[in-house]
Amino acid sequence: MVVGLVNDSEKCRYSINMATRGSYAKGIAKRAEILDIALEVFGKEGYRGTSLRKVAHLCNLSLAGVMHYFDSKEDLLVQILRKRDLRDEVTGDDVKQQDKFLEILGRNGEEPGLVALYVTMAAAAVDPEHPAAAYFKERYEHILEIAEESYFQTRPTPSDEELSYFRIMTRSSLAMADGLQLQWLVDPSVDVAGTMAVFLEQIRTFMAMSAEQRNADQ
Amino acid sequence: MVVGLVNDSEKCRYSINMATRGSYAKGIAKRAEILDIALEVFGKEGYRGTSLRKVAHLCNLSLAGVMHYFDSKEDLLVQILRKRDLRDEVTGDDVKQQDKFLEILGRNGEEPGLVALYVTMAAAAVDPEHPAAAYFKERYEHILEIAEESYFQTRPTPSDEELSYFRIMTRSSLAMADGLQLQWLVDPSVDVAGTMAVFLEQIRTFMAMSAEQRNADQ
DNA sequence: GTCTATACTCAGATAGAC
DNA sequence: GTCTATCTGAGTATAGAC
Repeated sequence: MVVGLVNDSEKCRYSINMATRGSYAKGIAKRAEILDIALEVFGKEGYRGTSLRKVAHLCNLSLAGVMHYFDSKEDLLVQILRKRDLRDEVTGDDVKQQDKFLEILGRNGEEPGLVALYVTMAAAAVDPEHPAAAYFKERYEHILEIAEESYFQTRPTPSDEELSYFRIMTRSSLAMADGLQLQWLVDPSVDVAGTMAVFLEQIRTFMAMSAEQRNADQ
Repeated sequence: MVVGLVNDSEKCRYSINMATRGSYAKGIAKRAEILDIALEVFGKEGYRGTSLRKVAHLCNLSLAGVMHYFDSKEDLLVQILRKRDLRDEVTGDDVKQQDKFLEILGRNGEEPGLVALYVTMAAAAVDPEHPAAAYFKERYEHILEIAEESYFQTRPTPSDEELSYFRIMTRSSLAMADGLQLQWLVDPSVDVAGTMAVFLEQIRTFMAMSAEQRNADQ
């Protein structure tokens, strides 16, 4: 109708309070059911082709029924990712973590929709107000922390240089995994786990090598 | 109005013909202007907060006026990325390419919206029908090709193993660059170019090393 | 070829009844 | 806790003026 109004998009786009719903047993169960179904349908059809109304219908709920449990669509999407992380928790020592890591990467190959959702949410997280921003911040911090703990288990007293190098390599590994999956989305022939394994092997060689070099220098 | 219809989302979502518009000088100029303005506003505010109507208004055009030049919003978004690639074309030999590469990564640090757009389109490209799918396919192929050409300039007769290793490392480099930028979107303190430089240095060392090893084995 | 006006459909959000 | 009804704004499609 009116054409002039252009600059009113600065509204409160994302709610602040979060998930105080589901306090009763039934609500908790329904909430979990919605997440499960949403995870499946978004994973299969991608989040762009899927409306909340569709998800609601699959849950035998109305749109408002779904919205009762989540602050917004974006919030729901992020909760899906959180649920996946809970499923894919990485634990154990150095070597076991790497194996688990590669195993997860392999499994991701069966869920392109989820990977696409992950990537999309990462892009959305540029906006610090977006619920994905907090999620990714926590996620990266958590992973870096877990990795460092396992590192200290096998090398209790690393030099500053060694520790710094390890941190850079952890970040690099994460980055490469994300990037390879991004390429894989476009071209499914890209071997995510395989390429990743080459890199991890290279890191091991390099860390051993620099240790030798240090010994040789003495 | 009607509630029942849920499964009619399988319509023709993306047009097929492309950009036969702009045949006249004026049209060509306007098309370029739209892209420039869209690049700026999407780059600054991100594509999620920006509607085509807003872009149109900034171009002193109606929404339909913009749509005259592009098949869809998604098409426009991809054209923005194509335009950026034209600006950032990588040329020259081995070393110069790496410098240029790092330089571009540095410049991307000033355009988070564009990086976010890139990542979002990558996610959208899971759908082979989406205009971004063709874009990324071409982009990756082109970059891999350029890199390989420069590799042959300095090493005209590599062994199969060397060439294969080089290809994997090129892909890995691309992946890491994408992944680091993804992390940087979430946490701007991540040093994309710096971390990337460490990896590139590591590759150089590794390639030199394996050459020595081969010589030692003989 | 360039562009406007208008109408259409669908999305997510919200208010209030039950 | 869930629904119906309604709102706003998005992208899209078409007819036709210049």
